[in-house]
Amino acid sequence: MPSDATILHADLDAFYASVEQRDDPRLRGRPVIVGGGVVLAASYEAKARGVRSAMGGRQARRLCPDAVVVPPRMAAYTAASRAVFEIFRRTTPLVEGLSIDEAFLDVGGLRRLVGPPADIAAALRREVRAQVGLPITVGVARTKFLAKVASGVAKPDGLLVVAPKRELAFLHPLPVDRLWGVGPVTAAKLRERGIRTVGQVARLDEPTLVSLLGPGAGRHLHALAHNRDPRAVQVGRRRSSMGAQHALGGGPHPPTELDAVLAGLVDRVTGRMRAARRSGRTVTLRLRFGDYTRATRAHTLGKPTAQTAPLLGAARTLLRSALPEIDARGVTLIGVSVGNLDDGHVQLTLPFTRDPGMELDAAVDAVRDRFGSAAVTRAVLLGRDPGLEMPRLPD
DNA sequence: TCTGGGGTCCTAGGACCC
DNA sequence: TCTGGGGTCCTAGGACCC
Repeated sequence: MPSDATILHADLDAFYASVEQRDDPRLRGRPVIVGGGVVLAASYEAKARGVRSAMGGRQARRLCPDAVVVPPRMAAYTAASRAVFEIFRRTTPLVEGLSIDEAFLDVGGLRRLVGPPADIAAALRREVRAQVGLPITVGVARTKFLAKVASGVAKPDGLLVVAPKRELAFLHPLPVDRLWGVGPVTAAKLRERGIRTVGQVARLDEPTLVSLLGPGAGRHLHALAHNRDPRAVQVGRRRSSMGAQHALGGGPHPPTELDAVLAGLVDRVTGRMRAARRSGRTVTLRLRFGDYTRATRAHTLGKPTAQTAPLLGAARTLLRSALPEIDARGVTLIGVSVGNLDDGHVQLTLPFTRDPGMELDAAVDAVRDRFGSAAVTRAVLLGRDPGLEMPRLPD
């Protein structure tokens, strides 16, 4: 772990709502809700009135009757996200995107060239504001986890640097659900034991937490409460599944309607897969029933594809197998996702050396010597370790 | 608080192989 | 016929995130 706070977590504030306020001056200073049936994003003016994302539209309007409700404009958000990520990558090559509106940046190597992380973070915020017109909050710390917590505390439009000496003093008074990975279920289990703050978690030993939450979550939470998080910023992560889903109304839905919805969803997903040049092997059918219980059914094909026909065929078989349950309980949501995504590239990880850049160059040369100059399409540093990506080699 | 659409990661059991 | 231990893949469910 680095001895200095060099990891930035940059997180755009109320992203969709801020884009709407940027593009329509009449919305500035007013409560804005993006979405219709459900709140996708709420401006800080709306959040101050209790509106939260994922809240039902009716309830949101009751809390905030004077809110302006606008339909989402995904294309505008995608464009804004691209512009912001360009600024991230101009800042440092070590960028790990987490979602459309947040990323980790490792600026550890930049101190001598550019300046200390706090200055880099401040400059980043100014640039995003000046060039894209959006507010962004940045947390700076020694670990990814703590940088993420810091940005959460600093929101909105803030900057918070957690100095290594102050880490535990910062962390321990916070409520447990501030921790990344602690949701309603885990928080409730801890609350039953009277545990509300991170400091209280830190006073428990690992076996106690494991017995309370299971081995995975228990060990994870124990480490986080002591600010142990060795994960490096990972460049070039690609998504491992793509899906689409559709909520249905309350009434009965005949099989022909369900089949049409399913075909539309598969078509949407395969279209996106082909556009992204990805193929996949595992089809998962996701259902939500009238009583809000859920079920999934999965099938794995022998080889990856992005074609509609084989994936739809598999999805249809899965849907047929679930018809008895659908008949019994009613269905309110259908989703399809394709996982085991294979982008036709291979990734190679090389052993750690003192000079990863040079090691990477040598590996690229070696592969090109053997397979031709077209063999390597991209060579990237994955975190601080060298790695390269090339088209799938013949067997 | 009655719930949209897009994801990630973990766990656990069973099949199958060596 | 009965047997161990390890590894990988697949399926299903669940918690969590934005």
